[in-house]
Amino acid sequence: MKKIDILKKLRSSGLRPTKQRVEIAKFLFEREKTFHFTVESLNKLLTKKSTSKISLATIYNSVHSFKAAGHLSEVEVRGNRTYFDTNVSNHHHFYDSETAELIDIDANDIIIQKIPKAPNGKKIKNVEVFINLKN
Amino acid sequence: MKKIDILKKLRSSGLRPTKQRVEIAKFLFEREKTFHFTVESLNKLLTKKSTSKISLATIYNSVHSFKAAGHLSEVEVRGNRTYFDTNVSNHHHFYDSETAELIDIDANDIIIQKIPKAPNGKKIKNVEVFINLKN
DNA sequence: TTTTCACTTTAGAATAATTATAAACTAGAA
DNA sequence: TTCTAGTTTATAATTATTCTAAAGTGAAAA
Repeated sequence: MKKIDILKKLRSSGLRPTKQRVEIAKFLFEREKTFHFTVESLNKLLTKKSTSKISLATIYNSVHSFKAAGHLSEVEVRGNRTYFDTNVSNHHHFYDSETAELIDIDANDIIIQKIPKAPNGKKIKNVEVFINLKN
Repeated sequence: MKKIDILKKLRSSGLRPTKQRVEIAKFLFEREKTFHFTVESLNKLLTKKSTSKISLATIYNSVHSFKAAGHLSEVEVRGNRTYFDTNVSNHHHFYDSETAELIDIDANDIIIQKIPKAPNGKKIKNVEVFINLKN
């Protein structure tokens, strides 16, 4: 993605293309392959790469703005809490973000027909399915 | 599960059945249905239910001990970080807890044949599959 | 039964991730 | 150029969790 497109992308989603946002957006979107990151890792990478320091709060703000605009998706939040489950057997979950509630799904109620091979040198430990709910 | 079994459960996994552990274990395991909780919610419930106050640190310790003994399973951690993804299309993930790394899986590489109905009044927003990896 | 001590519990400090605050800054319309 | 709503920033606050070190306690041994 070229700089002009970055500007368009920002403007078209109502985000003023500030120096910081453009810099972050270029870093994120000027690449071929999917990129996974946490705010922390992004902050480190940007600090390393660029001369001008962008504050951590701005990185949080920008990432959330990009997400709100649909340019980033968030993987796994569960309200940022760690849930425990008295059911120790292999099973799956509904997750209701309205109520922050987990509901069990019996392993037999989900059948996965096709599954990719694990990356080189790795094995599959287990498969967890989350069905996210809405009202 | 009866009190005698609670004591057995603790002892057989090398956990001394202290007053606090027994109280927590009774609360967790003397029930028919699966129970989901966070440390915070468990703390609140225990505070409400019981007369003697158990410290939050003890609840953390106990829950982790129960987990280590296989009496509880933990749902979703991702190293307690929130990951973002530049891939906003619907897709799935490998998660490598060794390296805390997420790897994309194309939506077409996983086929789910059978899926349960959403609970009453709820709809399915999306389905996320996590394939957890080991070495 | 009493003694002993490794295992536990506890309050409170420390850490880590994230969000809030409020003052200074700035893109871009007028 | 001026003006202002939208942004950035340092820092404080918040939240979840872990650490620490002192006090407490099961239960094995005497």
